Formats: sequence, C-alpha cells, structure tokens
Amino acid sequence: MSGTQSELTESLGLELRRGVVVLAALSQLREEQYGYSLKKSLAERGMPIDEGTLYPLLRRLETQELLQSDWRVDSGRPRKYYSLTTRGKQMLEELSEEWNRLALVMGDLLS
Amino acid sequence: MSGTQSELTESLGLELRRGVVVLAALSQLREEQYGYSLKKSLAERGMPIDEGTLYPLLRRLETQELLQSDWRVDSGRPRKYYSLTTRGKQMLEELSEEWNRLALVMGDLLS
DNA sequence: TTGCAATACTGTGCGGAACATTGTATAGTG
DNA sequence: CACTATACAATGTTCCGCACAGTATTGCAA
Repeated sequence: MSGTQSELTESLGLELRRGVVVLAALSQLREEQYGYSLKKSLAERGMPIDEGTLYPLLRRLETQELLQSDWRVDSGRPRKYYSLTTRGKQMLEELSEEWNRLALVMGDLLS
Repeated sequence: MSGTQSELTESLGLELRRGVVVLAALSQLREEQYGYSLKKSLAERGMPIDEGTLYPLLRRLETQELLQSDWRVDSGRPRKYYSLTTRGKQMLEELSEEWNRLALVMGDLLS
C-alpha cells in the first residue's frame, strides 16, 4: 500500500519533523501555556501538530518530569496549564545545543 | 524503567536525529557509495548511524525506488553500491527544501 | 594462524506518531 | 430559545521504523 510518490514525500516530510516536535514544544513552553494554545501557536509559526500527537506528548513529558501542569479556571473554561520544570529547562538547553549541532552537520551534508 | 536523566537526554537526542537520517543518507548518495562507506562518511561528518538502522534503511529506500543498487567486486571484496534514482534525486531536493523550511521555523521558535 | 577490520544482513522488541473518535463546555447565530 | 461551531482535552488502536544484539563472510596484518 505504499501509495503514490507524493504520499511518500509527505510521509518522509512528516518523519523529518517528527524528531523536532519535542524540542518545538519545549521551546514554546518557556512561557506557560495550555495544550490547545500551544497547538495554535505552533501551527501559526509553521509547525502544525495533531492533537492526537500533542496531548499524549505533553503527558509523556510530564511523566518524565520535564513539564508540570495544573488545572486552572481562567475565563470560565478550565484549562490545563503546562510549564517547564527545572529539569525541563535544562533539557531544553541541551536539546537546543544538539539541534544547533545537527543543523550545522546537515548544512554541511547538503552543501 | 525510564532511567536516569542523561539517558533521557540521549534518547531525546536520538529522536531528534531520527527524522533526518533519510535525508542525510540521500544527500551523501549523490555520489555512489556502498553501505559501509556511507556509514563511515556520515560518522566522520558528525552523524553516526547504527548498522542495524542503516542497512535496513537502504533496502527500504531501494524498495521505494529512491535508490538503486548493484553488487560489484572492486578490490577483492564484493560490495553493494547504492546510488540515487531519478526519483531519489527529486526526493532529495524536496526534502532539502523541507529541511530548510524546518530549520527556519526552529530557528524562530528557539530564539 | 590467529585475530581484528571490513562488509552486509536480520529478528525481536519497543517507543511513539497519525488517525479517528469521544466528550464536554462555551460562544455565537439564526 | 435551540442549534451549531469552536475551544479544549483525552484515548485507543494501528502501524512504522529505530536501536540493539547477534550472525556470517572475507581479507589483511601481526
């Protein structure tokens, strides 16, 4: 069922973005946000993430103690706010560095 | 079982590199190479790939008609040389563009 | 001739993304 | 007022593909 070549392009494109999702999420959580707003802001900046990917991801990162969450009732509606833990901030820095390394390497490889 | 935090760092780092492996491989196959030499040259340039990842990957890309291969006996030892098909070259270009987009987006997110 | 490097392959297990679906609460529209 | 669209969150099921560890062969150096 491999399908057409544009499907292939798309799936490889997805794969390309796959690894970067965690870093993208962490980066935007430098300021507290709830899942839905995170989804929106990432999408606006050119990195759309499916809800079925994002919500489990947030829960996973919380399990790994990179994020902490609390329910809060802002404007009537209850929302689950996430923010970085200390460990999460550390991780964000390390992954950022790793990303920069990677970007350099890829720049080299593609040139 | 999650393990220490440095293990976590490493696994997230792996995940980060995961998606770019295909692109990295394709980029280096602009000139014909066999698997082992590809592994070496990628490692030298800062992108080590496990054999158990690379060889199945090459076979998969061949199945998807992005690569073609032939056995050749160079210096005594038989080697399986891979090179890009037309489709593979196209894919390389498309993924390169996608990568550039991604790099821009991430640069934005991380700033 | 023993042993290490080069070269390639594979099977199993596991993590996690995508897709689709469910559910509730609120805002907005006719 | 009833209706619907949107905000917001969760999950479970499927599928893909990496990592790890192991197998196997050949050539060369010690």
